[in-house]
Amino acid sequence: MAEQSETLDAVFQALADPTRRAILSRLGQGPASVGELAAPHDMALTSFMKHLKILERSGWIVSAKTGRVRTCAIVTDRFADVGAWVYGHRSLWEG
Amino acid sequence: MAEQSETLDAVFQALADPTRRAILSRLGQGPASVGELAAPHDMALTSFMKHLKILERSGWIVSAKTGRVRTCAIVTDRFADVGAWVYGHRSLWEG
DNA sequence: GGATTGCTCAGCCATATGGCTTAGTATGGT
DNA sequence: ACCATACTAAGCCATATGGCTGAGCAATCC
Repeated sequence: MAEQSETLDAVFQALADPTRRAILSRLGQGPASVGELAAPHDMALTSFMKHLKILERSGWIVSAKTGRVRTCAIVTDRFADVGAWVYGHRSLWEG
Repeated sequence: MAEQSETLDAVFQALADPTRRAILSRLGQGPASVGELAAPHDMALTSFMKHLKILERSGWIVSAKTGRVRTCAIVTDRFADVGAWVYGHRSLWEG
């Protein structure tokens, strides 16, 4: 945690799209290639790639290329960032 | 909770800006007028109002006008929405 | 009544987002 | 060698975002 405002902007921005939240849910079950991730989404691959770039830029995922396949994996730290922000306002929804 | 994708988009989108997160933190301490909320932010009032509109549209705040003063208050349900999303992926950051 | 306060409305501007297409590169299979 | 696969790169388009200015309007104060 201990994230700066700028980073938190990107972390939340990344979550503000259903495609990207779906990608994260999928990656929660384990790493996957770009093609595997894209398959369920009715969208041009280049459009889909932009979402992956946003997720990677914001630190939600990491990826590495092996041969011609790029494999993506989720970075769980970001959940802690979001959780920390919510927890920081716990007095509002507890008492 | 039990939010739809479209709503969740707006909930997260609203958090993707430091001004808006600051507003929510301030409102966490109790209701405030538009002027009180705007004071700490070095920004034209009309620009600031757009942030309030986004927060209201996304369900993070409610507001009502009495005389010429509009008073804003936070809606704590939204914290539950965010918390529910994070909690839905708890297996990733617990084990 | 007139001035001040506290918003509110309309619209301009630069940049970002989220989709698309078309074309290109590099790897792996036969 | 050739072809298919899996991305990748470049750029177009419509709309949204986040800032601004200038003008207005209703409520309160003196």
